[in-house]
Amino acid sequence: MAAVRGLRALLSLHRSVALQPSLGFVPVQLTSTCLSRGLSSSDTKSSEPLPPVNPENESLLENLNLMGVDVTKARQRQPGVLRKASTNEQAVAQFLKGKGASHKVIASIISRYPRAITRSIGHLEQRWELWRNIFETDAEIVTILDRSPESFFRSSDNGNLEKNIAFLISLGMNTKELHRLLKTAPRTFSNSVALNRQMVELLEDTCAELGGKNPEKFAKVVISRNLYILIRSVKRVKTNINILRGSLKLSDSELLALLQGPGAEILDLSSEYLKKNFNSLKQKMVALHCRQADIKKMILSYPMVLYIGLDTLSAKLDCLLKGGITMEQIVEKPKVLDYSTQNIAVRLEELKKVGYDFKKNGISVLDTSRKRFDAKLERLAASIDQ
DNA sequence: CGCACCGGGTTCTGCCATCTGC
DNA sequence: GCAGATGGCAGAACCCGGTGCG
Repeated sequence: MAAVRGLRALLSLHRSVALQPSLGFVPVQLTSTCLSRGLSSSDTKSSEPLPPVNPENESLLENLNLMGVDVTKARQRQPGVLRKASTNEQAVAQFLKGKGASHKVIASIISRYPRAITRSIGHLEQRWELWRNIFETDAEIVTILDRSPESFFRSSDNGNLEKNIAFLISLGMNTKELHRLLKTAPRTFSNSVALNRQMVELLEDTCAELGGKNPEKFAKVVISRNLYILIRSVKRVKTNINILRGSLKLSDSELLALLQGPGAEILDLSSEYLKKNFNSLKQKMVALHCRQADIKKMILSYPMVLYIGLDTLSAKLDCLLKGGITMEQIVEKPKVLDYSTQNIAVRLEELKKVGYDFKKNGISVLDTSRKRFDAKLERLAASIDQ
């Protein structure tokens, strides 16, 4: 606390020395004021052209510099904030410091989202409390703010935040699920409730259209499986659902099962990307003599395959095929594609050394964690030694 | 014990466009 | 005409282990 006061005194002192030397005036307030602007306009020689309508607040700039804020970045992001006559940078910094944020983190937050310094302490305290209803500790919130300052600071509407939380709870989310959502996709909570509701309605309507019995539960399940859904546009999710339906020629019940199952994970993909990846997968599989049914089967059981870009997918498939695995086996166990090409290559090599027979034993061994794989390999090696 | 199934963790923010309200 | 609020976009996998069953 003493350090805070010291810093504050230093900032005030610096400001008064640097900017108002002749006045001998020491600002008492923590907020920056527009004294320099008022002075400079009266000091300006009348022959010079008039300054732009709103010049930057020099004393604010000094303050930010002293705080370690990247002013160039801040200017680039939100130039208007730097022109404001009155801001709360010191109080906001102090507030964040009180929550455990380091000097460096605070500077980084303000550099990336300057509007943060326009928030009042009352507003921040209230917003923090609302987040704290979901998070266990202040430190956890600080981590999110450091990661994504915009998520916390972009909206000044605490009432909307409250309504969002109530809305999500009304969908049947418990604290743990709310926590996961806010931690993973904090922007969700800055959306207007209306926007979040639109997405939920899209999901519910989709479920109902497909003959689902419980649209509310469906929406909740899809969101739980893909926490990024609510920060995507309704247009994108709608388009993706249609792409999946159309390109795979799915029946209503198949589509329903896909969406509330593993398919939820790819709903937030850019639609163009989804289309492109579907086409390249199809092309690749056709070239490998797969049937339409194989393509459908693979995507239904492992939609994440559509996340993989063309180059990565080709490399991965080629690596597996070269290692003696057949396309039929991959279609049966597409989850091996979850692992990196590098990882797959190493495992194939190691299995080759112990003479592993994929025809006899299948390829599931590739789809395990490093720990489990190593244990398995040891057992295999031991059985050879005997 | 060994395996298959399944879901979770990580990080997915930072920028631009558009409207709204003063 | 300004700044604030909010919507929307691009980007492009990999890995781990709990649990239940035979």
